[in-house]
Amino acid sequence: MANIKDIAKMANVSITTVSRVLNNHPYVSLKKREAVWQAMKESNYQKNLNAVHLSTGKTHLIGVVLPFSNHPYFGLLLEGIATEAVKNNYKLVLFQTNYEETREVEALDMLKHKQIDALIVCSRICSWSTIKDYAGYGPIVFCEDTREQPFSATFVDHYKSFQTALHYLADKGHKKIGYCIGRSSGANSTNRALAYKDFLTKRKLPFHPEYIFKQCLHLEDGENVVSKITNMKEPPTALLVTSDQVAAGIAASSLANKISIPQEIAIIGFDNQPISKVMGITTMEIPLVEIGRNLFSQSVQNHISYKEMDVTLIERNTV
Amino acid sequence: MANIKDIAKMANVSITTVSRVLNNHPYVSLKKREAVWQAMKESNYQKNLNAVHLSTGKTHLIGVVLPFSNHPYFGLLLEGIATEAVKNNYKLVLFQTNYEETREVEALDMLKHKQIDALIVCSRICSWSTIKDYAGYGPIVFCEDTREQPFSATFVDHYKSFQTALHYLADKGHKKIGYCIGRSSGANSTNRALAYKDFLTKRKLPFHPEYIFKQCLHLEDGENVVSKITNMKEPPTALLVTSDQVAAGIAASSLANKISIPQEIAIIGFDNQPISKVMGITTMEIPLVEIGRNLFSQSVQNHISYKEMDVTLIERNTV
DNA sequence: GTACATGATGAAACGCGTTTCATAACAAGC
DNA sequence: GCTTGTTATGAAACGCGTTTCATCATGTAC
Repeated sequence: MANIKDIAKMANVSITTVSRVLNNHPYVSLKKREAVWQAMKESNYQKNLNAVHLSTGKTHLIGVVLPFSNHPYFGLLLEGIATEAVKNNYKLVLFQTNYEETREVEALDMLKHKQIDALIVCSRICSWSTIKDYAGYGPIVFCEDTREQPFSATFVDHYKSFQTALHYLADKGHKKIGYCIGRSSGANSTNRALAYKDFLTKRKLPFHPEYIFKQCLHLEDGENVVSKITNMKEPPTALLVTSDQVAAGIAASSLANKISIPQEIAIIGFDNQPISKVMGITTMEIPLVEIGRNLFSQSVQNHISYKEMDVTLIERNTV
Repeated sequence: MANIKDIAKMANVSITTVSRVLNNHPYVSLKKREAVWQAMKESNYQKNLNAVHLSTGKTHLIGVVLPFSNHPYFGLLLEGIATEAVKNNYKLVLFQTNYEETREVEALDMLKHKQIDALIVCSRICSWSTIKDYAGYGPIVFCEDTREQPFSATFVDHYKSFQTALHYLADKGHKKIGYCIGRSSGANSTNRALAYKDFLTKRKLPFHPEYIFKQCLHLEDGENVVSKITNMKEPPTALLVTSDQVAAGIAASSLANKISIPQEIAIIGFDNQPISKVMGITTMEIPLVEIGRNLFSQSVQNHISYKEMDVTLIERNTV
């Protein structure tokens, strides 16, 4: 395989000149330029990108950390990131963590080792103190409120949006409101739990721990929620479901179990995923694609910025 | 930032010895080994992976070409690929093509330029003649029957599985059977079209071009199908739907339009995605995760292999 | 005591493109 | 005629880890 040196020899010019031709630098005479082109064609020359990366210290690769790549929530986020990446001629390196901290550290290490130029963390597991060790090796951006941290982020006010939804349900007359959440740790979940607690206090409603359904991440988890509810003496009359996927699962399972929505139980999903539209589920729209795009933009910037996105209630037929 | 040379100087050993310590080569005395460790700790040494890549000619990066990353079909495939990649200490570079040929060529170019060690094409657009130009730069594996091509693949017999499903419906008494397909070009779609034609001929059934619904890729497309069907004088009584997503969309839309399934229209989905289980949709299970795993394995092998996977009919409540 | 395997270590070549700096030629400006 | 700016070109340094090859010390074998 020919390298830049071979081309230089063949075209009877210096390596520098070949490099100039490769990178469209203006100061090369047409004559030499053509000689180089000729040599490249003859030898089927291919740039070795690894040499470029070593030399420039950049790879045009952005890491994306997410727990599951086949979950619609992250799918939408990824779509936004990918769209913007394509536009800016960057490629994405996927780090599927399955919520294992090791995987996240691996991604951070790749930033340190210069295999990626920046890192987008869609769902964080590592502590801030761990992550701070990696500041300085390149931008790291997050999908949660980091205004107390020296890292860029695009996020949504989960406290506010949760409250909005809760009060909306309360205003419709619901007094027994529960919610479904994914992983119970994590910044976003903590905010939501707090919003729930504050809501109950404000409305002077009792706290039922059994109204909180944890581990609700996937479509199938909805089934579980419904089976739990059917076995309750005093089931909730409304449910805030932090993923449209789970909300859809609940809707489907309710149908199968002849539980009518919203008469027997009202539900509000989150994200406004396609499935919520198709199944007519009321939902809190989180502009995930837009968030993804913005995350990408932040990842290729050198300064820190914080961007909050709005959440919109979309009324359909499940409340 | 310290490099291997600095470490060598600090520890008073040669660069080679440092490299040996870095790569756990046995022939280093404990004394020197510790001196190197000490130096690495003191200077917070970090390997520059780009230098490693340049030197070794490998990146431990595998490219994955797919049209949409947020589609459950590709999500499952990706999950399988990612699982195996993690195990083997490889990372994935995502190429979301949106079915644009340029994007696929970009991925192939990255293989040529050694930024990735191999390429997994989940859905091909380029012609074989284009792709053949890239053979030799590294393994390229596919998700379709390539037994006539010098490229590895893990695939499913779409002709056979389509026929199985069609005859199953015919055996249940259906005479007006249609099908929904994603993009109409593409090897898999062609096979399915052929299976359909052969089926009609064999069963001596008439061909209704309007029973073929194209552009059925996403959940939302199901709505479209239902609205078309409701406007037909002589609608099909059964539908083969090449994606559970679309099948779910059809089921949801039918429910909204008070069309009963399977009484008025029977449907069989494909893939056995979670949604088909939740909604009780009869489906042809394609072991996507398993296929993904195998694709990965093939991508890190040096020989060409072909692996066919079985498709299984899963009977639920929509036929 | 000679022969051969094994452990330990380092110099140097290798992979390869980018970029800085120096130099030279030539045109334009005063 | 001299300064200054622009075009054109190449040598050399730079980014940095891996690997081959040569060398030398020990230990084991017969």
